[in-house]
Amino acid sequence: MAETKINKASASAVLPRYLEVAGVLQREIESGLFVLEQLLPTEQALCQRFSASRFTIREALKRLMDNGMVNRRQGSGTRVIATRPSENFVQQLDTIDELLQYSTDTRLSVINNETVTTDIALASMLQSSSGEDWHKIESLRLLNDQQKICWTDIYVRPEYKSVVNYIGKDSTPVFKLVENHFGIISREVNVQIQAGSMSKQHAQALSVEEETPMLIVIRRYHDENGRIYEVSVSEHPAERFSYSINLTKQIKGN
Amino acid sequence: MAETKINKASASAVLPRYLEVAGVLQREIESGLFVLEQLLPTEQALCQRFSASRFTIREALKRLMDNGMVNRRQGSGTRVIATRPSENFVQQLDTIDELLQYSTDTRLSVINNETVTTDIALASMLQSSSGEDWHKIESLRLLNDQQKICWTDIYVRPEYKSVVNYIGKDSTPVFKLVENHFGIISREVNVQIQAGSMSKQHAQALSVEEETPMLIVIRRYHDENGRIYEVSVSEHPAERFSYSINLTKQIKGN
DNA sequence: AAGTGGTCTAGACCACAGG
DNA sequence: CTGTGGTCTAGACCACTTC
Repeated sequence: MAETKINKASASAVLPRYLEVAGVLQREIESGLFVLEQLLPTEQALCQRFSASRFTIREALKRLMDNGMVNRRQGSGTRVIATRPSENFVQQLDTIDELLQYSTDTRLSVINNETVTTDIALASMLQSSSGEDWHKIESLRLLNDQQKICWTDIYVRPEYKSVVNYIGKDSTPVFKLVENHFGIISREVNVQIQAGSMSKQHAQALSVEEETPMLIVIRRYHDENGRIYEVSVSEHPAERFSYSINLTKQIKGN
Repeated sequence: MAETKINKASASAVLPRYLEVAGVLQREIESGLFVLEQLLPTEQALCQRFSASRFTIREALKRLMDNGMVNRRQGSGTRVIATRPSENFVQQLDTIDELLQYSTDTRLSVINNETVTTDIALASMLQSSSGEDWHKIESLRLLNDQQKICWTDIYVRPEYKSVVNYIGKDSTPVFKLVENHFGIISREVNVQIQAGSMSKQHAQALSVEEETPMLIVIRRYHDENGRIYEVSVSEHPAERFSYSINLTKQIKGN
């Protein structure tokens, strides 16, 4: 207790003690002093080794957890599960618009909607069984109520078919409308992107040439139970749209 | 201090005290009792209000930080920055293969490589100035050394041109080779996806018809300073490839 | 039963922001 | 200068795992 803070003496940055401890432990794991699957010393032991309180040691171990090198279990101990800090790339979507990649001044305009029964092809697209009923909503996405962005087919489970009444009032995405009106909570969205060439009907609706290359974006929305409750299929003329993703290396560790 | 744990008395789940406190505060913010930009009571005050120690209060406030409702600054206080917990979607890439979306049994086969000077079009693609030198590596991606997956043009800054000697030895991605051999650390990758139709030369190399629709994936790799050190442009015949992204709702809050 | 990590208290000193 | 949050100590009881 004679030295609560040695910061004045320490070389460069005045690092908190728990970060120092975390750094030491991390380097020891990286250098192979502790191997995979091995238990780290107990908090108790580390307290003694570093002459630190449990609080400090636990803060340090929390860092090792955060960067994926150890896991901790009450009763059993702290186990090494990776010999290097994990450096994952992550895509952060801060707003819903980033998921849809359309600006807020675009809206959907419904062209047609009807309940359909899935055949094998559609069932595969919806990742469900054939013979099921889904409500299909055909629509155009418009920028400033005029410029045609893309053709979108939206499939929702028939119990949610009345969402169609809320589409186009504002720029709220359809999956959000389903969430809000039916109490669904979406847990996961799968986005699949492929290329193709446009059918005559859709090409006409978008005022482009038939067979023009297009980008197809399929979004599958899963609820809390993992069940798909909505699938949207958007077809974009190649020259009008590109999909972009920003991946940042996970900020982890100390 | 008469009641260290009231768990036996509490109704349902035996929630830790800090989660209870976090819940109360969160509901108070959501209900408008604390408004945006307002300072929350100090830790000191919350300790008294909840008859809890600073540790407990701080753990609670940490939860509110984690779900993006408050920020905290030494000296100034705890400020409300959102009236609802943020529910972001995130894409987690656990392995590099998920970034490239090719299985590990594919490899690059270099067709040609030369140093080129950027014109305006290429400069725009590389997001750099025209007149710069970049090293261009033309290649095919092969599955099991035979089946042609896609055509890939890779541009690296000329000082890294010798990476070409390491390509194809194993399935290590080129950007990783640059990282390893030149000490680069990539901080960010931007992925841009668009559709197009294939040039005669590339169509021949991939044994598909000219003008066939294709998916173009452009990946821009940024180093620690944000500088782009590599750009790859992959062209996939439409029927052979689709790009898929899995977004999961961020697990936040209590 | 013994030992682990999870929660919690009541203190303390410090760096920083603000008037 | 005062008060904020950031770091840290030395205790304590508990839930859980393991033997």
